[in-house]
Amino acid sequence: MEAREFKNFAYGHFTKISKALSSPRRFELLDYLAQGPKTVERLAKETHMSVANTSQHLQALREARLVASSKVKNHHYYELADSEVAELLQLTKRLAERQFPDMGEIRTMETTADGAIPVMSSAEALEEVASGRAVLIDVRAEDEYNSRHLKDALSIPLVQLEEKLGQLPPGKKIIAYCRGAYCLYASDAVRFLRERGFEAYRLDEGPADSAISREIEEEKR
Amino acid sequence: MEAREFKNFAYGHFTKISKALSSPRRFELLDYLAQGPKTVERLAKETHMSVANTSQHLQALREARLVASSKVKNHHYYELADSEVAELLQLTKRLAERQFPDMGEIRTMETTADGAIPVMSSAEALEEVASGRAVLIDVRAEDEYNSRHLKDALSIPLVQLEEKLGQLPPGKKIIAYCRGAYCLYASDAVRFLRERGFEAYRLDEGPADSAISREIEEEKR
DNA sequence: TATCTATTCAAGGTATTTATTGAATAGATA
DNA sequence: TATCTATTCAATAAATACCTTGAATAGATA
Repeated sequence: MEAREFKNFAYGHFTKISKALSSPRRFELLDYLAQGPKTVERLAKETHMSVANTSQHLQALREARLVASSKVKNHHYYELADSEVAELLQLTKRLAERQFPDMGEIRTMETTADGAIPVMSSAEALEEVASGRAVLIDVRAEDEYNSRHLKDALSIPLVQLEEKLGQLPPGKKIIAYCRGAYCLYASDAVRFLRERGFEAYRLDEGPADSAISREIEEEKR
Repeated sequence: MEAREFKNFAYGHFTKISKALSSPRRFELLDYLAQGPKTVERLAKETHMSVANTSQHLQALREARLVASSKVKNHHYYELADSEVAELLQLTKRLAERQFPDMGEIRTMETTADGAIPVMSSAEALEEVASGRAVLIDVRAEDEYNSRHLKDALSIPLVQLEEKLGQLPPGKKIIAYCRGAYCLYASDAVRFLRERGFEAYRLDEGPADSAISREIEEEKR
């Protein structure tokens, strides 16, 4: 194998990975898949894409070996092919936040905008929950909670928030989280809770995110 | 800001990073830049690209904030914008090696091919060097050695190997390294040395690579 | 000032990527 | 078997990325 040929082979393979990650739609799909396995249909609904388009992107991701699929009845379940894929997503996000100033701001932007959503850092949340002054709620869908969630978090999917208000201890702070800083469910939950008198905050991360959330300790089941 | 708009903003920024990484040429450029700052001209020569094309790719990398440039006289020096960029490169490579079987093989392929190049793992090299049974030589260009190299390594650029043969202790094993597993200088060096009776090996990594090489300890100056 | 060198810019044709649409497949249910 | 549903395939048009070429800039040297 000649030198040039060797390099093309090597760099061609490396860039299969980044090429697959280079479409916003596909990045979003992976972000959802970091929450746990999902069907094509479900992904299409969550990302507001057509099923055909979703499927096509998933093919691309599978060819780059970023996702794997399995078949149960006539549903195809897709999931991340390797835990390092989640790391890659995280590292890319962190780099973008560091290098693009307006990107970094967005994490706290909701705080300053009109109809402010107070954001709590993971470090602070850890203390508040440990001392019993706050409870943590996971407002993602139930299966996402089941596939992985933060320790001591209650599962209260956003759509069920109203009916499950009784489960929330009055007087304590409520810290809501969803997929991460770029998912809006937790903000919706905080807004809803504040309108009803709760001292609610949104967490700045999700369970698939960085090192700090490891300290809040995840449970996998 | 609407939900859709917010997502487009966020994912659009994330994918600027991966889009920049998604061209084999640009990935190669970054790989060279991980060895230290370089001018456009030098990069063009090393990658065998036209200067205009190199410059254009560097623009793309700069827009994605993966590289930064500074001006000295009428030379523009480019370098990685953040240490996390090097991590991103590494993680991508590691993932490709794990997920593509033929990719993983290539690291040791030279061992099995005709005119075999024996490869030594970093772990083994660490022992051999520590016990004094082997010496480590860095066959990259001198400025790359100066910008960062493995501990106790001698700088012997490939082009000077013949004239510096006298610096090599006879009887000891010689372990050569260059940019990493996908750079061919070290292999050329090993072939050359074996023809002259040395027991030579190539290291499976380079100074910008993974955790194991940290144990061989890097020096930065 | 004129000239040289390193770098960037601009224009082009070709190739690749994208989302949409409608048809095809294949397993489950009746 | 016929029918339904979930998923993939195939074809298209629009948009984008790629490398080449030749010109333009701007700093250094004479």
